[in-house]
Amino acid sequence: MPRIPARRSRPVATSDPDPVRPAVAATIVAAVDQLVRERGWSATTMSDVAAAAGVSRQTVYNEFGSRPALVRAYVLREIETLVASAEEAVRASIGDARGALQAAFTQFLKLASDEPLVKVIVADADGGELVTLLTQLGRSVAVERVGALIVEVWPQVSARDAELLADSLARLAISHALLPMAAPRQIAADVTRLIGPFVDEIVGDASSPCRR
Amino acid sequence: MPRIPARRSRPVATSDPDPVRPAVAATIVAAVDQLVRERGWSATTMSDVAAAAGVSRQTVYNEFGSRPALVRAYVLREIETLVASAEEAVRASIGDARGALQAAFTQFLKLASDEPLVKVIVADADGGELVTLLTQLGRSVAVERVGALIVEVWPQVSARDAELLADSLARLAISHALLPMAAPRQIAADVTRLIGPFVDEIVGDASSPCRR
DNA sequence: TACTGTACAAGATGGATGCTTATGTAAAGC
DNA sequence: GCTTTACATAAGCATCCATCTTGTACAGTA
Repeated sequence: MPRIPARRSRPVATSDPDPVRPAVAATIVAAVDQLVRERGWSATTMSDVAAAAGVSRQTVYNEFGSRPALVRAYVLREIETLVASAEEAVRASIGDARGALQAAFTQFLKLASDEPLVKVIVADADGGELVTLLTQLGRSVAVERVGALIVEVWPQVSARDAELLADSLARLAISHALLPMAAPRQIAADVTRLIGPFVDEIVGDASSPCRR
Repeated sequence: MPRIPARRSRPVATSDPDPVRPAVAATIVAAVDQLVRERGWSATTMSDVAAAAGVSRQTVYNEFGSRPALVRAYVLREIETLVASAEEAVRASIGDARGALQAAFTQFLKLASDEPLVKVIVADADGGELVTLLTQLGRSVAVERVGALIVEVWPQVSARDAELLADSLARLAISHALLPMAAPRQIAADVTRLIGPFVDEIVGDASSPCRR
């Protein structure tokens, strides 16, 4: 992961958002990520974040308002990253619902096992504080994003089923990320075996017939 | 719930376990339950437990060895109670796999919502300390007990599928107990809708054919 | 306008101290 | 087998004080 260098002076006009220089908020959240990896969240102060981001402490407050709001934004970003990777895996295997499910789950769990948030929670450093945030935000993001993805890729699926699937996958994914009992690939295969029949049913996939 | 009266003296022979007088360990764990309901676990001392159980503090140590071992035994008892009620619901509906699943899940969630452990965790009183214990013990107990129940009631199910089903149900049950988004009956119906097709497949239930 | 730097009040945090309570073990007695 | 008493160690808790952190305000600057 590239370190974002701090730019203290702005040389040109402010009208357009310069893509080379990331938005301030993104820079700050990236700094949070770096510090959480190093020392965990409870040991990082707003001053640390500002210094690591190369901005003034004031700017951090202007952008996020408060410390809890800042972690929230950070946790949200991490969840979005994980969900985005899962989304990518799904889009890469349209037409194969079970394959999409398994690929997305594998990808999610692989990234999650390297995720500082997950590490810091299972290491019990900031366990109590962050686990609630992660599970609740993770669930709501999953229901929105994954739910929308499902109805987009498989329009024949009802909104209710999409929500049920998204919610359940989120719960299983978080549970397995926090208490893994096997390698990501194995877990994904198991979950696919479990949810596969339901997925086949709602997407009407004829390639996986009833075996009995 | 009946208060267990303390019996300080034993009038008769010690050779047979008197069913009227519960075993000391059970009495002590019952006292823990009472105290956890009143004040939570962190505010409960070993002296409190001994006094509430009507035994000496020493006996508590002789029975359980340490404070962590005592909560562990208590959490285990609570989980066993929940699992036992779910088991009962399953046995009451043999021949109807989906019905058994839904009934067991409903029963489990209903009891869980009244469970002092669950309440104390979501109220964040002893949240961080007990949630790990509960999830890990709950999962292992579920895999053993529910797994065994499945292969007993539906012998045609393979051991691997039974374990997968038990593990996944445990994860979903714990997730929904700790972060409920609907009433127990609704959640159970949703989970049944999700897992039903898989259950139909592994038990070979002809009453729920492939709909497509 | 967007950010920096400084300043500041209020609250959180971190030792240091001493006191109190809890934990865990041992021994003697019924 | 259980109770009682006793005890060492450790953990908790109140108090104080210094320090750090949070959150806000405002003047300065490019």
